[in-house]
Amino acid sequence: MRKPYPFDRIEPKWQAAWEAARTFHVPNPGEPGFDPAQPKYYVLDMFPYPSGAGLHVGHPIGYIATDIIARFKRMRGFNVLHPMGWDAFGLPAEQYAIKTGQHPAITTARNVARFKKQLEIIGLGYDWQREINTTDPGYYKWTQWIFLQLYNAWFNPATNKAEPVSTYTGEDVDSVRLAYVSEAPVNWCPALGTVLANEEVIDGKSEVGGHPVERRPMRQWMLRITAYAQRLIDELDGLDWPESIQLLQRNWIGRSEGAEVHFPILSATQAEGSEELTSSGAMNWMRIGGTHVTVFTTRPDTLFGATYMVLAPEHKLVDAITTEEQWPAVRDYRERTARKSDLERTELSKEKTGVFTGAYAINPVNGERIPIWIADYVLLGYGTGAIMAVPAHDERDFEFAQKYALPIREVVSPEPRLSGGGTSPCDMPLLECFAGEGYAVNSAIIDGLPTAEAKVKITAWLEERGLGKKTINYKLRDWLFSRQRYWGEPFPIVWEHGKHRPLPENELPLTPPPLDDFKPTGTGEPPLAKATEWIRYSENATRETNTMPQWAGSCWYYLRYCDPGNAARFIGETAERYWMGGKPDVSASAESRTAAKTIVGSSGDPAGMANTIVGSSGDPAGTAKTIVDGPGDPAGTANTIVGSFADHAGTPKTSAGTPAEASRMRPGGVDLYVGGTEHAVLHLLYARFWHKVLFDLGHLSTPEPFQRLVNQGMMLGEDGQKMSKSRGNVVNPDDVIAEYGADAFRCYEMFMGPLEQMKPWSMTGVEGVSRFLARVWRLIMEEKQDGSWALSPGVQETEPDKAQLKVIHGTIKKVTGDIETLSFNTAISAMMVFVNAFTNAEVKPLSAMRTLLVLLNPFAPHLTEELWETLGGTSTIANQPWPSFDESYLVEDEIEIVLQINGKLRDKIVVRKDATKEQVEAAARDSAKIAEWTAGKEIKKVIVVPGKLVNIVVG
RNA sequence: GGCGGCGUAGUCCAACGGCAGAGACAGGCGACUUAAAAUCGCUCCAGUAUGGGUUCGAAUCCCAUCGCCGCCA
Repeated sequence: MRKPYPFDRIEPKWQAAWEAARTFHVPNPGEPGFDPAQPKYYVLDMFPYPSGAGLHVGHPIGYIATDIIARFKRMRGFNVLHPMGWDAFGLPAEQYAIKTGQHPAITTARNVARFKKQLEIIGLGYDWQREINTTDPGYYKWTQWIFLQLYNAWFNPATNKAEPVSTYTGEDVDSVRLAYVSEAPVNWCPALGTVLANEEVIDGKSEVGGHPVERRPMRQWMLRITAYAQRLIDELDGLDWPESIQLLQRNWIGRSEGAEVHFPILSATQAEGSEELTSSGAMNWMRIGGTHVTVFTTRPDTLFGATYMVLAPEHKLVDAITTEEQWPAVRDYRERTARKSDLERTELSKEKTGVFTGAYAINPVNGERIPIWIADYVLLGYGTGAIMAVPAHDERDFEFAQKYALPIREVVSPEPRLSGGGTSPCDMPLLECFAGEGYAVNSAIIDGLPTAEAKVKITAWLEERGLGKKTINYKLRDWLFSRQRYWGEPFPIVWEHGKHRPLPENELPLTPPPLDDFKPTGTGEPPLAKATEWIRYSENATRETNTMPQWAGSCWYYLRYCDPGNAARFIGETAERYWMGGKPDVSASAESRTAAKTIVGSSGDPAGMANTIVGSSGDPAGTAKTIVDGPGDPAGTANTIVGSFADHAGTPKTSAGTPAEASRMRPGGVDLYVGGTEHAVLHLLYARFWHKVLFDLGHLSTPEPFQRLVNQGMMLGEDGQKMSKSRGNVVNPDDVIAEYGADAFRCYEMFMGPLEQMKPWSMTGVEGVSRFLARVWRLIMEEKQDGSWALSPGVQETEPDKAQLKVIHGTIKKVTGDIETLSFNTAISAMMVFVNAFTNAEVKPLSAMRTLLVLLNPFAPHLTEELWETLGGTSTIANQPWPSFDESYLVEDEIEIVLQINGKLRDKIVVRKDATKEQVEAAARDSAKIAEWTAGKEIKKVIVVPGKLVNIVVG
């Protein structure tokens, strides 16, 4: 096929030129060529796993978006950090190794090369001097080092931050370490031969491969992320993340406020004798240390309605309390439960099942004797593994009580009213479950109180008597951090006499042993156990044989990019403070730096950790004032953020066209982070957790890793279905680029629609964008008889006329604003308008063409480089300054005003742009059509919107 | 079941609460051509999922319903 313009020649040419000139390399502070006068901008893509399948057209959307931003920011005078690397440890490579016997390092290297090539032909301007790979010993040395930081730290609740274990005064340090060993039941996947984190188990199956997963107790390394639950919620506040992602994280952490309540348990004989205990009896019971079950409830106000109790079938106490008569039924039920997954157990649609244990507990608020059941709808992992059942006010308890004829007592009423409710077993199906809030009834001490007050009062009452206390519960579990794999980071830990201890730092990196057989042992013993020599650390000590999960390397990669070659530290302090600096974002462009200087701030804190920003002269709205930390707090414990943040979308613009972003505190270091929603919870939560630990321990200067997060939407196949091999609708970028060129590919991906939105691929759509680029080409080039291209004689050094100036400056304004808000589709549309406006002009002013090329450069870098060179540009266009616009070219002397009657368009008039309200209204009344519409009617009101419209309300 | 997001021409998508159209695809017509492709020009096409509400004025804000998508159960 004949090419509309010679992209096949110019694209490789410029890719080679950028590589040779290291155009997109950015030096670090202190290195030659570093310009300290320029502000930094760190724009990051989510870390790719280089799979054997290569890229499909959905993957690069985010990469193209960040590339446009990176190129744009460079032209705006920023030092732009825009790196790429490889999250190369992981299961697929290992399983391929098992199948083929080829070492995963070999296949990984091959996949990385393929991925890199695919990214290069898209023309992405990465700083490849900073390329990193998690499987590189120079990299995972520091992953292991960070693990040791976690191992050697504990979370001090008093200071609300991590501290070295040396500050821990308790007896057993091992019980508080942020990295600890646990024997708890884990998700064991026999097919994969490894344990999985809760997050890696979907619907009872492994996320990778969809294999069945079972619960099995094993010794595992855990990370104490739960210690950070509250901070992980609170510190989302200062971030520019989509509301929906923040919500996902909050829901995942799952904070709920409620109370722990202790229920004394009677043995079978005790239960015989005592029909009812009093609540003071329960107090005594607790005081003398009698057996009891603790439950967590978010509704302590319903305690009087707790008519029975349910334990998870695996609950430790079940063995102790079950009566002889009930034992066979209980044992049988437990066996059946063990075969079910958590999902099967909790699914609401399924019928509830359970068995009575024969034992009774005492409801501490009224001394009532209530039966204890076991049921699989109660999970050991949530809360305390036991619940108080309030059938009148909880759907699941209600269902259960109906099935087993247990008493249902109403204790909350939607309307305030006098007491009066049932205590008898449920044989009245008309009773409805009410789970909402209301007013307490049948609840003695809290009768009549609205739910919120009832909760407070009953909790205080329990607390006074030692029967319970206010508690905050989190759904978040500690992070299962070990895997029985070969292709992962070995733990820097050795075992001696059953005790673990860390390797000294100077023994890092700990490299995995060479191994020929990567197969799981099948026993749960990791593959590393086969390396008998390697395991042997000393006479008495052996190495830990588990490896770290894939998440480990991706938890801190964004830090390593800042200083990838540093052999002495995981990230150099200067580089960290520059690239990850949480300074206020006062300068959206280099031009506005002068304005930025007028902002009062900079505490002069040498550690660069505390900033106090007071107001900002560059903030037209005058609303954004943020205060963070105090200078006397170098470790940054007081990282609460006070004040409001300026709306990002509402960035005001000065007449010179340089956005003066409001002064704002930025707790996060990466300025823009783009990736898919699939990492909304796990990766982003884990990375934030590690970052906070490193921050607390004084290794980092900001409390959060990612300031602004954007999720790109999924790319669907041409059939509107999810792209997948099995559907056969996968489009390969290499093919698209071969046919239409990388620039067309880039522009099309951005032109399809908003970045965040899901959208279907369309080949004809690529063609349309390709036509647009060809029009740009022919604006400047002319085809000769022999088919070669030469500079068009239409391009001349003349001044654009007034109409052209309006187009030029309007386009600069639109494109600049749209790139800032990532509205790339409308930016391209604006440039199409520009091109259409000049296509038929006999003379194309050189300056206008140059402006267009600069605006288009971030989108279509190869085409614009080539044309820039043809137009006599000396240096690469990538180094050109971004054009500014002059608002005065955009205003018209006369403007059209819309005339409405009752909000409906009836006429249009033209008035001078500086016409007063009165003049506009008078002109409107002069309109013949308006006179017609208002004839004989009463004019009730006239709304005049200056420069826009006049609306006349008639009755 | 709960939470969140999205429903605008045949299609992808625009539209500070103010004339529903920036742009593109597809379609139609014309110019160029022996013809076609390419190119250039012109053009058709929706009253914004549905029903209420707020407002001088609603695609936009609020409520409900339906449909699709995501997350959690």
